[in-house]
Amino acid sequence: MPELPEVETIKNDLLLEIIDRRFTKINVLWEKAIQNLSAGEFYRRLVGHTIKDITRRGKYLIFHISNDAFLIIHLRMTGSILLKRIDSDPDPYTRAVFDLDNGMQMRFCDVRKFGVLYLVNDVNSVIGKLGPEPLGSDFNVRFLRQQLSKRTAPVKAVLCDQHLVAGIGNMYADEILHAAHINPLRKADSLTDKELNLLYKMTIRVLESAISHKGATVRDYQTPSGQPGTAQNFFSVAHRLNKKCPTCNTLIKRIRIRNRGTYFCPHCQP
DNA sequence: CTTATTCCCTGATTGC
DNA sequence: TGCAATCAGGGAATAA
Repeated sequence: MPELPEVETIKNDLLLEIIDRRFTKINVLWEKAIQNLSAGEFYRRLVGHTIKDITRRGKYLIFHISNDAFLIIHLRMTGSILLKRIDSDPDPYTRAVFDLDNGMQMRFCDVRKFGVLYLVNDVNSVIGKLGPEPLGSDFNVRFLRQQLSKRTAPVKAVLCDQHLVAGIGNMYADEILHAAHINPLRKADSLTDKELNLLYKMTIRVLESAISHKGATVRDYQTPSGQPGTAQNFFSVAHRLNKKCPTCNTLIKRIRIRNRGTYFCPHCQP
């Protein structure tokens, strides 16, 4: 499940390969993936135009197109972006194919069809309500304290709220809370200043560490060039039910918060 | 405004 | 072994 570190890795991988490449042909196989226009209009407004830049905001990938449009992709649960030669074997679950003018294809694949595409002129129509980037200067302890102090929901649920801070999802929220020694069920407004400081620092440390490992491959995530990430090898709790906590050897437990599986160490996160 | 629940979707896993 | 039921979960929609 691509979260901020995975999308950042995908973006960095694509930047090396497809800047200034032009779309020569597009084939949309799952039309419902396009959120705001028809497949025909999507084709007409992209083919012949060039990718000038690729950026990331939260879990969204943003392609800056030469006609001042933005192709925005959210991979949701199982989406992936693959770069292959046009003549290479097709990939399973391909939902949209973008032919480029250098003989390569950018393929949007997604087993569960949750991933979405937008083509817009105003990026804020899609990402306008996102909270700050956790690795940007707008995200700091004061901001975190102010936001959490008005929320009574479990801190795990609030950390995953994209309106509060953008890009943290289920598995990195679990890792961040473990690193900060905070139980995921704690009410967000109950954290002490000491805990808020640690939560802030660990948010940055966990995300930067995961980016340095090119994201986590827990199911089928891979970079566009086909490399798996290795961040999962350094996880303390996420997807480690009944395995030992690396700091205290206690067995990792799994509970449900807001219908999402939540992993934590009962000893480190009392 | 908030929090809680349901839905979308399909491969993998569980249960009888 | 076989087939149905359940699970996984990001974010939108809906309910309260």
